[in-house]
Amino acid sequence: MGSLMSSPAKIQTVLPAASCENCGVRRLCLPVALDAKDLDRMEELVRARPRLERGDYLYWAGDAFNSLYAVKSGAMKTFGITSDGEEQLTGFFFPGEVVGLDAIDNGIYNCNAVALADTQLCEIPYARLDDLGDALPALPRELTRILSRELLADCKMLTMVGRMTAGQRIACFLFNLSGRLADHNGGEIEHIELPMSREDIANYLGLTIETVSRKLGELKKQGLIGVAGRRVDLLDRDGLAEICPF
Amino acid sequence: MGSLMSSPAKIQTVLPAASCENCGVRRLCLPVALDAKDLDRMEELVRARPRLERGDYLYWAGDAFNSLYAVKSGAMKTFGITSDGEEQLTGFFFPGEVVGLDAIDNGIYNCNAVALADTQLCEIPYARLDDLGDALPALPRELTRILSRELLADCKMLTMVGRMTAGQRIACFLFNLSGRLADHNGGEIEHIELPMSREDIANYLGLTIETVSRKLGELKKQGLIGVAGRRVDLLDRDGLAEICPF
DNA sequence: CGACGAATTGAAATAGCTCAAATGACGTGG
DNA sequence: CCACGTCATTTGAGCTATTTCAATTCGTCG
Repeated sequence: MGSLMSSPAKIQTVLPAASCENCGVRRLCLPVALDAKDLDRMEELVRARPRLERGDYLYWAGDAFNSLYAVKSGAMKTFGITSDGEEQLTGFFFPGEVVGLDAIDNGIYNCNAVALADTQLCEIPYARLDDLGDALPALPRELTRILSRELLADCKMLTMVGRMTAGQRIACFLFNLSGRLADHNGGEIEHIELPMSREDIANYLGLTIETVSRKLGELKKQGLIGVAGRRVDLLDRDGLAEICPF
Repeated sequence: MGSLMSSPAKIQTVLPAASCENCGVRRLCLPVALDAKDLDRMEELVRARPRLERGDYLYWAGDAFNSLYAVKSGAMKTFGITSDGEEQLTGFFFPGEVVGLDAIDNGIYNCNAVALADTQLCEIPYARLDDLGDALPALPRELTRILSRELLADCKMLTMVGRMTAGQRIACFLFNLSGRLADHNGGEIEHIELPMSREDIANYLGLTIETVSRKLGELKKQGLIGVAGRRVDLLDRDGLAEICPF
């Protein structure tokens, strides 16, 4: 197991430059409900914007929790390690999504967070977000919504991993991915450039890398998708939907 | 497959009588951070206290979301149904825990919620909780913590279902259960009275009922636990811990 | 071009599933 | 209080989807 280890994080702290107001993922992100005036206060808070390269760690499991991180561009993954050395990928995070939510309660990051590609993040110091929440109730309200959404997503993952066949998991995974990537790309998407390796996919879905490869191959042979390395084309959405039992 | 269908919910609405202040699960529940004065306002809000019998539905997947429900006594389960009729249990809920959190974002209950035993609940109308949150910031703060905790629990479930063997899942499950039941029973617990059937356990852990039965039998044969129907005794915690790789 | 990691493909092994039957627990009605 | 029916659980035996192990192929980067 374990080829995920990588060089230590080289976080370049970039002081506030880009603004939430003009951010490409604004309508997906935390300040979605804030008006112009309140946005300013949010921007004060979002101070550092570390930029990660593929393979860089944002944080390690066990680190003290200080900040949430919103993905501006790129992609992240989070994974835990069991005491017997098994890795379990617990999530992928794309632009507009927030990393670190599961650490709020116990004050410790419970997973490792690693960049899957060059990734820009907004650092949101949690203590300050919490304070600002007293003045701007829209903020905790939106945070609650985001948490709830994440919870629902996890339930779906549980169903996928607990009850579906390998083929179904792959189909659902591709569907879900295309939906999320479409969110911040305007409309529909038929072509996906996977930011994660087969190993990541396998690990996420509770499968082996070989099974992922084989099932992708089958879907390809059936003409439902096109696969070429990390490029995947959803050729027959309806056919895929038939496989994916959500 | 579906033997879970049951008679329609017969929710007996019991008007306020018990108070949060004297509630046995207060230190686990939402108002944990409120002082005496604020507790009053919380109690106004928690108006109805439905009582369910075993098998009663609290809500169905697809129902409009109006309230969260805190478990006072008894136990609940939530489960979703995929389009091909498979059921997936997504959670068990014990005293002090809150049901319905995954419905906040999209305003619809995404799962079915059913009582596993005679169960007393506190109904927390979400709109009013939201309003009250503006005045009492401790409330949304605690809600956030609860959501975050739930998120972390789901990550652990993912790891269990995705990467562990049947025996490991069972061991972890028993561990987790004993911990949660101990929470509101004072201290340690060596004896568990399972409120759920083997079918529920199997469904929760992504196994079949037969495998659950067999693995429980093995653990018993190894002297790690005692099993007699729904009574389980944790005879050798360390031995169990060795199996459970968290 | 050559080398190394990632991905695919193949063949054999297995954990857990499915199907089937036996046993046990429990409430009902005589 | 006992006999019976129902439903939950256990146990058994064979089966299968996925894993494991092993060997190629592909892709990328120095």
